[in-house]
Order: sequence, then structure tokens, then C-alpha cells
Amino acid sequence: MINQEQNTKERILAAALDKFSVDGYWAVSIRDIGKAVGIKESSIYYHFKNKEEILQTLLQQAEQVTHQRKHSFSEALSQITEIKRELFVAAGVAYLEHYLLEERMYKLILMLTLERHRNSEAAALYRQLLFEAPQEHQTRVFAAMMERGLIRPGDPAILAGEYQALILFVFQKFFGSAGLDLEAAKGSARAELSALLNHFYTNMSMGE
Amino acid sequence: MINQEQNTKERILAAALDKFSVDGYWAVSIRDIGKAVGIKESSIYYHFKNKEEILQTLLQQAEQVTHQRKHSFSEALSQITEIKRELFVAAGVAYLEHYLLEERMYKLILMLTLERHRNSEAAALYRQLLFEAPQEHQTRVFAAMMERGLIRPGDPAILAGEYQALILFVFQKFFGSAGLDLEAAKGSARAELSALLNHFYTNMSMGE
DNA sequence: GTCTATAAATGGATAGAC
DNA sequence: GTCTATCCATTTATAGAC
Repeated sequence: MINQEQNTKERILAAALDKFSVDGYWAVSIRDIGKAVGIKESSIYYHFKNKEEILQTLLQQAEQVTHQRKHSFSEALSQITEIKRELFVAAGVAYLEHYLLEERMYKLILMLTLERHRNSEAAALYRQLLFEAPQEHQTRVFAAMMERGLIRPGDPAILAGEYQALILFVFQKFFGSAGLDLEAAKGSARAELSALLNHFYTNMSMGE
Repeated sequence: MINQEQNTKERILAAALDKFSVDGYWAVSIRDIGKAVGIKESSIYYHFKNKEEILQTLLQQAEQVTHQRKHSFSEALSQITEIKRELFVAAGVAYLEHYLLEERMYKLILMLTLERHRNSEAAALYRQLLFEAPQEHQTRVFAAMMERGLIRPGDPAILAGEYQALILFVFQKFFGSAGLDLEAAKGSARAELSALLNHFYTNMSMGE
């Protein structure tokens, strides 16, 4: 309870993200956010200049997350010397479950999806997070694998696009619409993504 | 000008779809819609009971569109006797350009994307339109192609998922976020989808 | 830092004239 | 069918007490 006053700001942001990611910015009132936090709406104006500033803060945080993830990515798969079917499939499923479906990232993606047409900053983040950054990263990974003769030669960018397409497909299919039991959806998503990645692996592997 | 009074209702629906698909239901006021149509907001209440009824009508129309497309699909590709790379790629690009990007369908998809978390009817339509119906149709197509020995044997459902994943990927990548020149995006989308479908075709074909 | 009270604007919706 | 006028609820935001 000691620093609960200081992190009220963070609790406001968390509640706002919860609401914005489901209902969208315009459908959420300051009162709604205050109610979720447990304070009156006027108190929110002590922490934020206005409603727009809450959204802007969330977008800035999202941008920081994007940069952080970039670094953790670049190191992970740079020293691949072998590739096994089970590991390849597991890596893709982990990317879905522990990156895209990590609670904060998941809510961010939902919010960006809702705000991208009204807000150019949200649009840029959306593209960066779901398309450009993964494409760049995966292209490098597949290129490295080709150089070392681990997979069939070809255009690594196309392979990267296909890979990202499969993961986003499963993401959107099972988590894009509401009313679903999230844990049950995770099971279905895991099964479907595994099947797709297995097929993908068969096509790209050297055919042992 | 004769029946312009009668189709005011349709003009209201068109304006509402325009607005809802970009800003979302809650961000659009009856006044906004009236302004777009060129009438006062009170006149809208002559045609619709309330704002919610406008959305409901749009959702019902979307449901009808879904059913119509289903029929046009089932006949088209049932009598395949041969499959050529160029035609296969062109068919996928056409699906993107003349179905998903057909003006009304495009706006419907955007609107459903924004409303699916608040509205279970929108959620069901979204799944049906982008995932279930195409999956079912494409599975039948690939199964027929396998039976006739036109492509490699395998699980047609996985192939259908992969196929739909590629098309939705390009759709989302180039048209999911705003601020883009739609015609320029069409060019990029066509190029990227062609490359992806070419690769897909190479993997699935008998390897002549 | 949070509260009450309130101002000012906006939005959904209705009544009734034309 | 569309208009003006209006009502009422909700919302953003501020002022000032505690």
C-alpha cells in the first residue's frame, strides 16, 4: 500500500489498455477507466492532462516494447548450426504463445488494430510490430540457414513472408474475435499452427 | 432525382458504413451520418428507429452478401481438369482484388474488424467471412485436385489453411492500416501475393 | 492525491410544424 | 420526408475543498 499512490498512474494505464483494446478509444469514457481503477474521473486529471494523453502514453510504451523485443530477437537465432523439425515447429508455436499472446502484447495489438485508422502513430506501430520487424528478422534467419546449407536454397524473404503469414493467420483466426475461451483457443491454435509449420518445414527442408 | 427520397435509406446506410468502417460505431454520431448524407439528424429517425438499427441493418446485409458469394464459389472451380501456374496465381490475386478488396466487401471487413469484440453477430460474421467459408471452399478445391492427381497428395485442409493464410497476410499487410494510397498498395500487394503463390504452387505441384 | 461540484459541449432521441 | 426546436443523459474537463 505504500507506493500505491505513485503507481496509480500505471493502474490507470493498465485499465485504459484493457478497455481500449476491447471497445476502442471512443467507446471508453474517463469514468469507465476511473471505475476500473477505483477512483473518481476527476482524479485521473491529476495524472493525465486529458484522455488523449492516456492513449499517447500507451502508444509510446508500445513503441518502447517494440524496440526492446528487437534486441532480444537479434541474438537468439544468430548461431544456428542445425535445424530439427520438432524444434522449428516449437519455436513458431512459442512465438505465438509467448510473444503475440503475452498478455500486454496481445492487448497492445488489439488496441492498435482498433486505432490504426484514426491514428497514424498507431498505424505505423501496427505495421512495425506485426509485419516489418518480423519480416526483417525472419529473412535474416532463413538467409543464414540457407548459407549454411540447412534448408533448400531460394528467396529468404518469400520464406519469411510465408512463415509470418502462417503465424498471423492462426493468431487472427483464434484470437481475433471475441467470445472465445482463451485457453481453449490456445489449444486449437497450437494444434493448427503445428500442422501448418510441419508442412512448411517439409517443403523447406533438404528432404532427409 | 425521382426516387432519391426512397433511397435516402440506402444513402444513410452507405454513409454509415463509410464512417463505421474507419472510426468505429461509437466514434460516429448520428449527426456525422446526417451531415455525410446531407440531411438533419432528426430525419434519420424517420428511416431508422435508432443508431443501433443502422448497424444491425448493415450486419444483416453483410450476412446476405456472405450467402450470395457462397453460391458463386461452389460452382466456379468444381470442374477443374488441369492446373497451370499462371492461372493458379492469377486466381489468388483475383480473389484478393475482386473479392476482399471489392469496395463494399472491403468496408464490411473493416467494420467487422472494429465491432467484433463488442458485437457477437459481428464476430460470427467476421469468422465466417474470412476464415470458415474460405477454408471450407478451398479444402474442397484442393481435395478435388488431389483426387485427379493434379497436385501432390496430402491433407487438403492444411493446404487450404496455408493458401488462405497467404492471401489474408497480404490483405492485412497492405490494406489493414490507413494512410496508404490504395492504388499504390494494390500494386505492392499484387507483386507480393504473386511471389508467395508462385512459391506455394511450386511446393504443391507434381514437379513437372 | 482524491474528493465534490459544476461548467460546457456533445450525443441520442422525440415532438410537432411544414 | 425533412425541418426546427428541444429534452435529457453522458462526457470531457476544471475549480476548489480536504
